[in-house]
Amino acid sequence: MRTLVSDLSQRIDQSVTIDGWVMVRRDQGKMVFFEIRDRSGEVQALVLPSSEALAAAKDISVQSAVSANGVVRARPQKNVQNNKLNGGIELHIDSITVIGKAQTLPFELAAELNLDTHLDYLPLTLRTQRSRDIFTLQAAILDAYRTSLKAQGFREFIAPALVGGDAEGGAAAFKVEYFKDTDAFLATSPQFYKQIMVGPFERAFTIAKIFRAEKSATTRHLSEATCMDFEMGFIRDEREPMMHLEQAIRETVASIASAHQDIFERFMIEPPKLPERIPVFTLSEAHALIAKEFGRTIEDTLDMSPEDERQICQYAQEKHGSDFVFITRFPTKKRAFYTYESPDEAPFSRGFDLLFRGLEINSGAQRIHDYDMLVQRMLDRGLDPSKFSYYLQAFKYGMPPHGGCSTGLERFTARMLGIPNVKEATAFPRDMSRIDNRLSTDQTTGTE
RNA sequence: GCGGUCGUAGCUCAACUGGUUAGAGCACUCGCCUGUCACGCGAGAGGUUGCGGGUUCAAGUCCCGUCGAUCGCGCCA
Repeated sequence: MRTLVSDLSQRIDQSVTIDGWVMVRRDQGKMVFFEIRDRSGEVQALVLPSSEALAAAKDISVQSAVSANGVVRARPQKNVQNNKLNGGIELHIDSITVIGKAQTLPFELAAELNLDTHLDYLPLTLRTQRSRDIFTLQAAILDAYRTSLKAQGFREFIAPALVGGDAEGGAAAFKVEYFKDTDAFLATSPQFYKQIMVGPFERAFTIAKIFRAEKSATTRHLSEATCMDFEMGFIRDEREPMMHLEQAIRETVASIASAHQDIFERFMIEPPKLPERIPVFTLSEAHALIAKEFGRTIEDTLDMSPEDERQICQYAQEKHGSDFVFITRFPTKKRAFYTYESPDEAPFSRGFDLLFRGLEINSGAQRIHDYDMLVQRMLDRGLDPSKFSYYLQAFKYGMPPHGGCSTGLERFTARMLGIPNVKEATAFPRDMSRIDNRLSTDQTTGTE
């Protein structure tokens, strides 16, 4: 029967079988040392000179999947490694079997790789400690975010990825050839569907894939991304969804910071700082602060440039002890058509962005809930309301004031660990040129 | 889409103002090694310097084109 590596310390002097991958082999001639990893951790295993497994052990390539049995022993005192899991024990191998043989690796897994090499070899490079850490943390973020939203009264639903139109208007959509007499697209946002779900659930959320056919090559864009969206009814203004978002962020950060301290340590970064309240600046306040603090002239006063985002975050971090900052009161014309504008606040909208360590990770707003106002806004923007008749039903049949927002999972993960490019925080990233990762020199047919 | 930078061994990088036979570390192969944990030591193999053209007595190095990567801007979240 198989024993997990993390349970070995309770099986000292017992005979066990472990299954896992060979991460390291150190061949000493008459002795061979291995590091063997399974889902629970790693352990040093060794083949002693007297063992019959010695010949087999010399032939085992790194990354091979193996099954090893032997006796768990406490390490001699001088060989104890206090700084790692299982540093006080080791497995003395009696026999070892290769279950899945690994060919020679193109590089050592511990090596520092250029990003494109890393991405070309994902089936291999996702096995590194660094990648396992990133996606372990990402899974924990998803978990904690869900838990928080549910606790705040939100109910999860599944949004469609095939849609009949483009929710955002501005974003470029991937066209799908299939439906008779109509164009279809991959969703650029679950926006319409989460608004519709306010009807049945009042508070609804979804974790959805979104697809953008933007011709963008940056460290923060993907052709396929994951968003964590929520929408809630019966609000007074945009501060309510902001408050619930802040709560979700706060609980997510607290949860992952305590559960995965080791990952933050390996990335040499502190968990995010969150003061009592996340600071909130209007767009014009933010621009004034940037101009004053950084002595810079703001060229575009209608929106935040990447440089603006980095500097207001630096300011919030230094002066408010916050790695997060909200920006509100964007001009309505810079926001999506369904964004609410109160007559006494014109020309500013009730939209907001949440920035995290220099990057926008969330965008939200109070939405227009009045049918006539929504139709009028469409007309003002040159949109044809008849093409939105399906969506408009939600407003025709009684929609309360509502609002919500959307968090980019990959951006959130990347900023959490100080990863410069979101592609590294995406297990299988798609961008302008990357779909299924093809090797430039095809080795799939190669033999040893 | 625009601009910057870069393409040299499987990987990560060197090669001065153009100048012998393009080097190193790691990986790989062979030999040695009974306590390693980045194991160590010795030897070996591995290159059409992305591709095409040009300048020059001479090009990895300079110029033009092209393809690719990456970073920034724009767009966008």
